[in-house]
Amino acid sequence: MNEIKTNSSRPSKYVCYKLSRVMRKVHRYYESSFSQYGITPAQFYVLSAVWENDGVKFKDLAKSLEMDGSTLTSILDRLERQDLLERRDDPEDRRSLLVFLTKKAKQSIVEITCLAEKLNQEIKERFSEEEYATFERVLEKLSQE
Amino acid sequence: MNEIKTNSSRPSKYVCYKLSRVMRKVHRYYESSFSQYGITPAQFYVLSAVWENDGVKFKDLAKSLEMDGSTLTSILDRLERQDLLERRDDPEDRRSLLVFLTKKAKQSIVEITCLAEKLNQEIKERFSEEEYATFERVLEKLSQE
DNA sequence: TCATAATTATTTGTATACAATTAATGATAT
DNA sequence: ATATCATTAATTGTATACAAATAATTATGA
Repeated sequence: MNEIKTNSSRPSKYVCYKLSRVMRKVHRYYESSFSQYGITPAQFYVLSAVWENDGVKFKDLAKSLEMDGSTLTSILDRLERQDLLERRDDPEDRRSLLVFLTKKAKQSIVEITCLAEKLNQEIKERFSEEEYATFERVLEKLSQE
Repeated sequence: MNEIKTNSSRPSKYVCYKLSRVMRKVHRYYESSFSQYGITPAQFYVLSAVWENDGVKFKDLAKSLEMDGSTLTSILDRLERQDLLERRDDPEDRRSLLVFLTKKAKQSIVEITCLAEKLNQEIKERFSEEEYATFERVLEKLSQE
């Protein structure tokens, strides 16, 4: 009695469900490693993108991360509170603002990036090159329209 | 000037970022279709799992959906408010509770499920069988430990 | 020029997600 | 029998995510 039909549970049939389950799993994996630096995966993506293009416009940052502006505003708030980045006025457009890494962020970003690459490598290594390439190709196609 | 290095933006190198981007995209796709029924994808997963096992225990439901208990509590609150499901006391254990679909939910769940399968099929059709099978295999492996 | 439209970032409200804590209840060991 | 431990669901607090509304600024057209 009280049998639990774990495997036939319907939601697991849908890509959307599968993706969200896997995403959360991988997210937690990254999260637990990043926590030693006091940041979350999403915060790392932002730091990483700003590092690549210091002084980037808010708007371009949101676009490059494919992130909603209001989400980015929240993340910038937290990173600014941690003294990891800084908003400055855009001298060319008073509506716009520019985002810079702080000295503190520049001191740890290389190390954090190494960690991120290590985590990534660990995941990659669990699959054959061909398998993983196909996986990434499907993801890429799904992220387009 | 002000070139935007969209493609070299670092975060896009990481599986975690890619997964979250694709997940959000697919999620929005499901979401826009489900909205006609006034439910979200996550709410659909719950309804779907309860439909498969009406009267399931809260604990087993959370486990089968691999969902944190506190997240499930919130979703049940909203579904109950919409009169789509019902919590009842478990006669065998006063700590536990059982979850049931309402008449209202039973009237629309088949139709919503058809929609979900259609959306799923549309995504599947964009790839070759072999490609998609590999994709699902990688997802499956990633969702395990 | 000046009213209107468009753009930019923020704010607000809702919905997951999850860790940590709590309250109620059940199980166990002595 | 009872003190202790374990389990269950809810609550609280934080962090994405995103739509809709807002305020400030810039662009446009008559």
